[in-house]
Amino acid sequence: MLETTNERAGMPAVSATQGRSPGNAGTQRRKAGRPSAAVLDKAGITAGALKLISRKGYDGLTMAALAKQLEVAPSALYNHVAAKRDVLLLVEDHLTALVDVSGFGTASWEQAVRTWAWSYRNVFAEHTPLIPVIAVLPVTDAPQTLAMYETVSKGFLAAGFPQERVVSSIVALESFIFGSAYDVTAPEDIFESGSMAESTPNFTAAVRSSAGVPGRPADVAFELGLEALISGLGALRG
Amino acid sequence: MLETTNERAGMPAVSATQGRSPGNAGTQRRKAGRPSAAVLDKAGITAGALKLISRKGYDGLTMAALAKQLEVAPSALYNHVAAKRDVLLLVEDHLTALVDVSGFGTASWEQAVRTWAWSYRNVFAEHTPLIPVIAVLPVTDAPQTLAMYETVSKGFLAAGFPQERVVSSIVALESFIFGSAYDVTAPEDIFESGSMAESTPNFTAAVRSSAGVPGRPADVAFELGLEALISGLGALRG
DNA sequence: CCGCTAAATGAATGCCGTTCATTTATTAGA
DNA sequence: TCTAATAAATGAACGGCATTCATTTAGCGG
Repeated sequence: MLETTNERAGMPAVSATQGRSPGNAGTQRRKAGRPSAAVLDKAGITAGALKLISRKGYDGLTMAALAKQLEVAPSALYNHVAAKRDVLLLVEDHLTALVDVSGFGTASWEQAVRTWAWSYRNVFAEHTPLIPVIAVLPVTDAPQTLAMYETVSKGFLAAGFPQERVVSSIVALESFIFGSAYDVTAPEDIFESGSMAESTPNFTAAVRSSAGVPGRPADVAFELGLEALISGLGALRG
Repeated sequence: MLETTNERAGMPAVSATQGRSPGNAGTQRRKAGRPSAAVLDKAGITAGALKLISRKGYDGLTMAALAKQLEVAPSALYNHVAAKRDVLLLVEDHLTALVDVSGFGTASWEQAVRTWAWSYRNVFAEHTPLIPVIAVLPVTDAPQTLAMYETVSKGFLAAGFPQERVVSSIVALESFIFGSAYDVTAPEDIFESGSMAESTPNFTAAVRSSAGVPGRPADVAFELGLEALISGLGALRG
C-alpha cells in the first residue's frame, strides 16, 4: 500500500547490481532470496504493463512477458497481484485518470458531457480488451474510477438532474461510449458485403453512400449518437 | 469449400451413428480413418458449442470440451474450422438470426427500433464474450448478420432517413446495444463505494436514490438511453 | 538474538489452441 | 474399372499460458 514512488525513478535495481563482466548485455541473473531493495511495486507493474501494451498490444501482455520487462521471475509478480486480472485493473484505473472531466463545473452541461464522452471513448478505444473487465469491476477496487464518477455525478446534479436519474443517465452514456470504443477498432471494410451484395440492395446502397460523408465512419456515428443522447437525456432535467 | 447446405438439416450425424449398444454412455472409440458417414458439420459444431455454452459458460467452451461434446478428437474440428474464432463466428451468426426484426415493415419506425433493440440486447447479454468478435467481424462471413442489416436498413430508408445517414445511425444504436449488453452482466453492488463513500458524497447519494426506482437498473438505463436515441435520431429523418 | 514475514528464484503443473503424421473412405478422371 | 486425389477421422506432440510451490535470502519487531 506504500506505493513508494521514489524507487521507480531510476533504473531497476538489477542494473546497478549487474555488469561485473563488461560487455554483458544485461541478462545477468539475480540470486534467489529477498533483495535488499524491493524490485517490484504496483506502480512499477502498472508502468511495465503499459509499456508492454503500447509495444506489443494486449496479446503481448502475458505474465511472463511482463516479468521479463521488469527483469524479474514470473512468480515474483504474484507477491504483488493475486492474478492477471489485478494487473488489468491497475491499468484500467490508471487510464481512467486520463479521462477529461474538466468541463464539469466550468462549461455548460452539454459541453462538459461532450468533452468527457469523447475523451473517455478515445482513451478506451486503444484499450478495448479492458472493457469486459470494467463492466464487471466493482468501483470499490478502482479509486480513480470512483473519483471520475463523483465529478460527473456532481455535474449532473448541478445541471438540474433529479437525483434518482443521475446514475442511469451516466450508465446509458457509458454503455454508448464502450460500444463506440469497439467501433473505432473495426476494420474499414467491415461492411463490404462482397458476393452477397445483390441480395442486400438497401444495405449495400446505404454503405456506398456513407463513403461520401467526410470524417472517419466511427467518429461520424459517435457524433450522431452522442448528440442524440445529450439532447434526449438533457430534456429530462428538472 | 463445398459447404453443402443439405447436410445441415437434421440432427448431427453422430447421434444416429453412435449408441450401438444401448445403455452405453457414448464413450465408445472410433477407429482412425475417414468414417463412412461424416460425423461433423458446421451445424453440428454450432449446436455443440451452444449446448456447451449454456451448460458451462464461455469459460467451458474449449476446443477439447467441444470435441468431447461431439464425441470426436479435438483435431477433427480443424477439418471444418480454421480456428476457434470460426466457432465463435458460427455461434454469433446463429444468434443474430434470433434477433426480432419483425417490426420493420409492420410497425412505426420508432416501435420497430424499440423491438429490435431490446431483442438484440437481450440476446447478446447472455453472450457478451462474442461482442469483441462481432466488433471486428466483416459481415461477409456472417450471412444472417448481413440479412439483419438489410432488413433494418430497409426500415430506416422507408422511414425517410437519408441514405448516407442510415449506416451511421445503425452503428450508433448498435454501439449502445453492445455496451448495454455488458451492463446487464454487471453485479448488483457494482456501484457500492464502500470505504470511500465519504469522499464521494454526490455519487453515493445518487446511487442510494437509484435504489428506489422500480425495475432492474440495467433495464432502466437501457430504456432511458434507447428512448433518447430514438427521439434524437428520429429528428434527422427527411 | 531470534523468529516471523516479505520478496525474490526456479522448477513444476495442468490446460489451452493448434499442428502433424497417419489411417481410412469417398470421389473424379483416364 | 482401376487409380490418384481428396476429405475426414485419430492420436501424439508442441509451445505458450497463468498459476503454484518449495526454497532462499533480507529486514524487522520483540
